[in-house]
Amino acid sequence: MEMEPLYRPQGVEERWQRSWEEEGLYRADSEQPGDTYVIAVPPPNVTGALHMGHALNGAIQDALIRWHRMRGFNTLWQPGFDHAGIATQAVVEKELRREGVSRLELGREAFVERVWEWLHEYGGVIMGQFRRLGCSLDYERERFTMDEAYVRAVMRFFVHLYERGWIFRDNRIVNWCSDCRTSISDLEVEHIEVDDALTYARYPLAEGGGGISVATVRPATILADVAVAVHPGDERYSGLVGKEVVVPVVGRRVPVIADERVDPEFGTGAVKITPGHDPMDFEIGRDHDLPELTVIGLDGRMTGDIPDKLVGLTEEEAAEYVVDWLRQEQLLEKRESYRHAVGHCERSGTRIQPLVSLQWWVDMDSMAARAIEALESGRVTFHPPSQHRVALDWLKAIRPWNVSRQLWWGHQLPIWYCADGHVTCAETEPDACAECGGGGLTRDEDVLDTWFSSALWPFATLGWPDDTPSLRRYYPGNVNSTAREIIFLWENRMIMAGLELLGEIPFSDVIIHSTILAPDGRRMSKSLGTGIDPLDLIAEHGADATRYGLLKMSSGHDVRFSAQPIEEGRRLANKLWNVARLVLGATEVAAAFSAELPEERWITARLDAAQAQVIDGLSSFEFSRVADALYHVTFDDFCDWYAEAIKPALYEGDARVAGMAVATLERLLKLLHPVMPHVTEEIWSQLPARRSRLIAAPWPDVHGSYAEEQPWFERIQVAAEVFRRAGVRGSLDPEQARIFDAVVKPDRVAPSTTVDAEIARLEREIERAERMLANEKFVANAAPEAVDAERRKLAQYRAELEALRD
RNA sequence: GGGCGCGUAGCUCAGCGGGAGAGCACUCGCUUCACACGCGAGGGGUCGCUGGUUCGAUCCCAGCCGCGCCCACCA
Repeated sequence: MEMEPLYRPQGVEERWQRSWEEEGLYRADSEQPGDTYVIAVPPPNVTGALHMGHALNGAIQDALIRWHRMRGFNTLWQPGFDHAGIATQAVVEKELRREGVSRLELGREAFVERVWEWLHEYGGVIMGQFRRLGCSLDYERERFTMDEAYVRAVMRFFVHLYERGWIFRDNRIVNWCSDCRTSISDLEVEHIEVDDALTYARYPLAEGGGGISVATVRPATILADVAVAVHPGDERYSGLVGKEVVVPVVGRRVPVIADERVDPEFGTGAVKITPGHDPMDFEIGRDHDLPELTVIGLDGRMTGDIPDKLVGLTEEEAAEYVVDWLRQEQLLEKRESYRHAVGHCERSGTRIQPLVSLQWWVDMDSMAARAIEALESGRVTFHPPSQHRVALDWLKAIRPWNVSRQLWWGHQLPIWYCADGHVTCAETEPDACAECGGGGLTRDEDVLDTWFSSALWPFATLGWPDDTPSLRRYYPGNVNSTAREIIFLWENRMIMAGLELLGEIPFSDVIIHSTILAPDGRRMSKSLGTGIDPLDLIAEHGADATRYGLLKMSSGHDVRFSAQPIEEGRRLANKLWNVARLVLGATEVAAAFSAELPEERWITARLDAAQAQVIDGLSSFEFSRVADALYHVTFDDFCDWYAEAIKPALYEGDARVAGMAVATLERLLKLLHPVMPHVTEEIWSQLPARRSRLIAAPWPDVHGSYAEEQPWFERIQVAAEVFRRAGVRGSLDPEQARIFDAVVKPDRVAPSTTVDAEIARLEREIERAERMLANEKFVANAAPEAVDAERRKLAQYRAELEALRD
């Protein structure tokens, strides 16, 4: 194949992606030997498309997977999708709306059918995009959280929890999204600063006179008030506790109670208690046995035991009515503007309505306790380590999980009711009520929170609850890599579910990767128009360059996106391509190598050093270090010095040098492959007598013997410079010709500006070491090892200087 | 309100107790037979501010200023 001077990744990459997959090189075989290395991909939403976070995470995971595959591990990278309850339902509902149909008109069964149709047509495109990035997932093992087998796992999990007694049904306060028409979890609530009015209203004493003032941002909820609370130590109100006040508009007599949770500093120090519409009030209400009234319905409209003329109004309209009423009755004390954070549905952006509703819950205490123990005993390591405590703190403050959702798309709860209202929980539809034996069972309409099924991902994809060869072989896995906002939603729940159902944490390391922000520092988001499509980057620069650039950018914290590292990756691919042209262009290649030339010993030592850095970086998940080491070993060591040094020998047709150059290039390709798989495989395929694939080639051993031979570096530098200039003698300007004539020596080792620079460096080092050792306080106070180290360095520098000056 | 992180060259970032670095950008020189997506040489930084610890601080500690993220039931 002709090697053009300009490397064009387009076409080459797709070709290798097809080959690798068709040749079965991505496939994980549980029958094969070897230590296992397993990563389950965070399942993307089935409706989703590749965004920057996916691309970065794909680059990270694939680098780890390819590295381990080359090291001989039995490697599984598990692909698949999440059904993403709310998100998917919203997508299909939107499409229906365009057709002028509502989901209610269509009915549940037809709607779910419609979702499946949509998925068959448009779903899952992201897996093709992972392929385009070069991700070596075992695509034959693709799983979906709505697969029949996966649904069984979800049902088993629910029933398991039910039998443990941890599942319960209760009227409790939930985050209600009136737009999505479902409860959502705390983790799907986004707090946004909002300008509200704080309304101060006076509640008269039932016995007449005075009363007590409270502040509220939601006057409409006054209609659901069941008490007024003050702090027990608040002397202003000590005489009022136990008395009754009258709730405005509805005229209900409610008690004044004392509770520690009231902040005497805020507002008037007295707070109206509305258990039906406020989370804190709900808890206070439960502790004081107060009724839980709701006046705002699931549709966001006023309802319940309120004046008829208010029924059906929006909350805002009702608030206006209440404020007017207060004003007329002279119970309105003041209104002031008030800025505070209010929960919004992160999907629809709608303001959350906290309200009491009948839902299914999981008591998480026991599972959390096991997870806490596991985390505290260090059975899972977070990268960066600071996230360990974040995960732990959340587990320690865990609350019951509202798992029921009022949606149609998802795993319907395995709960059936008989005519008498008894509950039967079973994995499959029961014939009769477990309690009374009655028939005519109806199934609960709700579906499970999407994350309930996600919690099972690492093992349900391997066949659990069945005892499969894959499950036995590949569980527990090794690494899980995700974005930071997923720690609670997913990581912690996988840890809890894995411990509960299989007794082991699904992975030993959790990578929380950087968030890549837009160049201006804002979040990348479609709605803000700040998103950058990784597929565009791949189309322009190639998957290798994109992978390299993303890894180079990533670090322990968030980073701003910049195209520069990706362009750097593109140059690296091109450079590699061209140095391969040089090496492979040599006429003949010898089969055996005996004596090694100094430059070969030198490049071997440099590759050893680079390999150590790459291993170190991959092992510690510091991918920007890996990219950095690869860039410098390729450009600085391999191309600028080694290739330049051997050029004359290559031109002369020295087969021995050419053979060694090929061997050295092979090793470089192996180091680069986990990050830049395509260009390295393409070059590999053109090496002499190469039939196997680089993707399946063994990672090289470190040579190790030449690591201490750094002085050769100087000889190489000199030689390279001489050769380089020798080749262009004719085109040098007079000044360069003067330098050229000065440096060319028959033995190819001569003083040069490069050696001068090295001498200057050593002189500086010697001066610094001498200064420190002359510092009496340093010698007296510093650690003895440090002083010794300085002495040794000084001696070494002096010896090197001596050698150079020969 | 709680927690975490970041402010180092024009830009994006690495370094984290004894010489201030990389890539890009910039300047100068090269139509060099692997590569102009190249090669060589070079300019550019009081390492956010103020104190403290130390023989020595970009690096450790405290405070301040600026920026960001996560979590959060003060109405």
